[in-house]
This record gives sequence, structure tokens and C-alpha cells, in this order.
Amino acid sequence: MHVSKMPLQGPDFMTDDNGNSRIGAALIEMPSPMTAEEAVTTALRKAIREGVLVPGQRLTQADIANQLGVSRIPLRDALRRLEVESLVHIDGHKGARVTVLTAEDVAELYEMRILLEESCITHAVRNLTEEEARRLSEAATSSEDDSLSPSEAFNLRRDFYSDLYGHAGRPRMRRMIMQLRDNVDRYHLLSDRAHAHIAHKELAAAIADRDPQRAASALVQHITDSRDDLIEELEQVE
Amino acid sequence: MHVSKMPLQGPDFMTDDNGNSRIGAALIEMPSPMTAEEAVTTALRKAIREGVLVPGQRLTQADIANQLGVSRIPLRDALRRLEVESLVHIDGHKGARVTVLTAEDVAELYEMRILLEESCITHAVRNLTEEEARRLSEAATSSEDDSLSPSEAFNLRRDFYSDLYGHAGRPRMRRMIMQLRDNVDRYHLLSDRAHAHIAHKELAAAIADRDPQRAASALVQHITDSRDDLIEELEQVE
DNA sequence: CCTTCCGATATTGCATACAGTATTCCGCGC
DNA sequence: GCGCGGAATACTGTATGCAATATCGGAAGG
Repeated sequence: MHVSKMPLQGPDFMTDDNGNSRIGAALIEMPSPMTAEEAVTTALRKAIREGVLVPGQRLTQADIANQLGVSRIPLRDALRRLEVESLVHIDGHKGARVTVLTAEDVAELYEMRILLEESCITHAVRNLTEEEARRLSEAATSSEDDSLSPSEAFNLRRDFYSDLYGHAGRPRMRRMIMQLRDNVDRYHLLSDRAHAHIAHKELAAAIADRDPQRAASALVQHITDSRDDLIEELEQVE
Repeated sequence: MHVSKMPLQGPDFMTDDNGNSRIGAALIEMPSPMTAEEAVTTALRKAIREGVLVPGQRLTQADIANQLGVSRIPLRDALRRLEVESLVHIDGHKGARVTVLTAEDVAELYEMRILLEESCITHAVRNLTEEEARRLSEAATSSEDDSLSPSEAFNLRRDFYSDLYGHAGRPRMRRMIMQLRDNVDRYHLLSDRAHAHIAHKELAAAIADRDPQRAASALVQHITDSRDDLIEELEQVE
């Protein structure tokens, strides 16, 4: 009956004193007023991505619904969604847990990432205007600034890729890629990833030159390195 | 207030006279007793895949819940899931519809299919034992029997691929591929697909020989042809 | 001491009921 | 006739309550 304190948000996280959406302020201009389910989904997804909810953690419906100040219905809706995104795993009448990845799972997810992202980045870079290339290249560089906190850098990198892939003209592919990323990235919040800096420099240069093939191969190299790091870590733990 | 008669199943499709699960009988050995949400999801997914529910069709919650003999809650759960699988589209407070695909969507889905399936079939064929290769090759051949009804052939082909990809040792990739297939396949229930026969013969031969590369290239050729067919049809309609 | 059974408790699944939001349709003014 | 409010309608979103299932703990038996 007591989950280790989980500062997702305060209990009444969804509305401020005027009854306006608080999370919604981040997602600018929500067409129709945001539903509780969307707010919960966003909050949970973020919590899982950022490691506030760790793999394997039990997600008791009543518990979390209380902490978020909603009833169990929108929470259940959110859990269903996250299950299909495979961020959580729901088991029969037994309950939901944050998905635990094995080394095999990670290998498989990375394999799919490579296939999709190599294609996606090629299309994206091919479509870039000079101005966009400059801006993205800069974003890639600045996300590697050492003065950033790990979680800031983490979010900047994520935004950078989301932006970049937005230029590929393949919205579904992009969504799928970001899902795959969210699934694995939460696992190496710890690793230092020294080579990531080098790879990102090369990627930034390739983007600045608007060279699709060079960008693709830099990216594949980067993803491969990350994969090897993570798998090594995982196997070390077990 | 009146959806064109939709013979998903009888109103009380979920339980027989003894209160036992009817759909569950098909999915042998459900670990824990099947929940209503699972039954509804399965029924809806099948209905969409087989064209009983056509693209763009409105899915009114109360309406469908009645037809399936459940309350709106498990139905909503099912709709959430299908939304993430992008078989249905849910819009604000406005309701759910069966997803409509544009020619661009189809092109994108096929692009992803090619990337993933080429890799998946390579792994699968590489892993086949002689016995399995024989069986699968036969399945590929027999699914092209002209005496089969279109929908029988349709389901046999789907089962064949599901089986085949099961040998790749990549469950997540397989699930994603089958999702992509379900998303596009429902769109060419009509086309005759003359070249599909030829492509499947070649595929069956490659599998019998356990030649991964040949199987992959036959498959890619087949998918590409299907894509071109479907896109042509779609553009013709508009 | 370990295993097994059974009751108590916790937690999920589902139905009903209500509140809030889109949609429709009708009358009014132009 | 045609656009334009505005109530009436239909539908979705959410909360609460109950039934069904799993889990935990202890007592009985080996």
C-alpha cells in the first residue's frame, strides 16, 4: 500500500489554480482540451523515460491514480497505451509493471533502430535546406556541452533526433523510432558514453554538409557503439 | 444511431451457454481466464483486418459495446490498444474511426515493412532445420491453391508469415511486422495479385533450399510489387 | 521442518451513473 | 433563400461501486 515516494508530480498536478492544464502548457496549443488520460500518459511516459519509475516497478492502479489525482479509469487507459508501446507490461489480473528488458530484448530493439534510423536519417538529411542543416548541426553540437546536466543533455539529444527525423517526411516511421529509443534509452542513464561525443561531432559535421550517406554511417556507428555499451552493462549486472 | 449491420459476432459472442469463453476456445490454453478487453480487442482486430469494419467507419462506443455484449469500459480499453496499433484513430471528444490510409501512408508502411522483413526473413531462413524448411515451403505453396476462397487464402498467407518469422528469434520485430501487415493488407482485399503466385513460388523454393539471401530478395520483390499495386489502386480511386 | 490447504486481504476487471463536450437541427434575422 | 445563434441531442470522458481473481499468511497435517 506504499510505493516508494514517486514525485511524478504533486497530487493535483494536472490543473493549476485557475483550472488550466499545467502539463498542457508544455504541449503548446492542444486542439481540444486535454483529457486526463492524455495527461496521465504523458506523465507516466516521461517518468519511465527519465527513470523515475524503474524497470520492474509495480504500478498499482489505485496508488498511482491517487498520486495523480484522477480515478482509475483514465489511468487504466494510459496503461493500455503504454503497454502497446511496451513501456509497461500488464499481466492478466495481476497488475502492471514497468517493462524489464533482457540483453536479448535490447539487442533486438537496437537492430530495429539501426534498420529504421539509417533509412530515416538518409531521407531527412536529403531534405534539409541550408538553413535547417545549420540549425540542426548546431543543436547536435550544443547537446554535447559538458556544462549540461546528464538529464538536460539527455532531453536535448532526444529533441534533436525528433527534430531531425521530422524532416524525413515519414511521420509513422519517426513515431516508431522514437518509441524504440524511449524503450532502450531509459536503460543507460548511467553510462558516460565517451564515444558519444565523437560520434555526435561527426554527425553534426555530416549534417552541416548535408551529406546523407555520411550522416547515416555516423549514426549507425553511434547506435552500434551505444548498443555494445548497454549490452555489456546488462550482462555485467547478471 | 444505426451502424450498418455488423456481424462481428452475435451479441453474446463471448460466452456460450455454460459461461465458457467462446473466442478463447480458438486461442488454445489462455493462461489466465480471458478478460473481456482481450476478447473485444481480438474481435475488433479481426473485423478490421478482414474488412468487416471498413476504413473510415465510425465506431460508436455504446453501439459496439451493445453488439458485443459488454460495457463501454472494456471496449474503450480495446480501442486504446488498437489506436496505438494505428488500426483505429481516436479524436478528442469526437469518437473513434477505423483508420484511413492515404497513398503516402501506404508507401511509408511498405517502406518499413521492406526494411524489417528483409532482415527478419534472412534470420528466419538461416535458423530453419531441414524439417521446418520443408513444412514452411509446403505451407507457402498450399496457400496459393486456386480452390481456396480469397479470405481463406488471405488467412493462410498471414499464418504462413507469422510462422516463418517466428523462427527469426526476434519476437518484437515479428510483432511489429505483423502489425504493419495488418495495417496495409486490409486495403487490398480486392486485388487479384497475379504476380503474387509467381513470387510465392520463388519464395517457397528459396525456403526449401534454405537460402536466406534468395528468400529475402524474393520477398522484397513480392512486397514491392504489392506496394505498387496498392498505391496504383488508391490513386485511381481518388 | 516443510508442504498444503484455506480464509483474509489486496488489487484488478467490469458495470452503472453522471458530467462535460461536440453535433445537430430548428427558428430567427438578413 | 441563406447564414447564424442556441437549445436539444448524442456521444464521449470520468468517477464510484461491486464482483471476480490473485496474493499473502497462518493453521493443520505429513
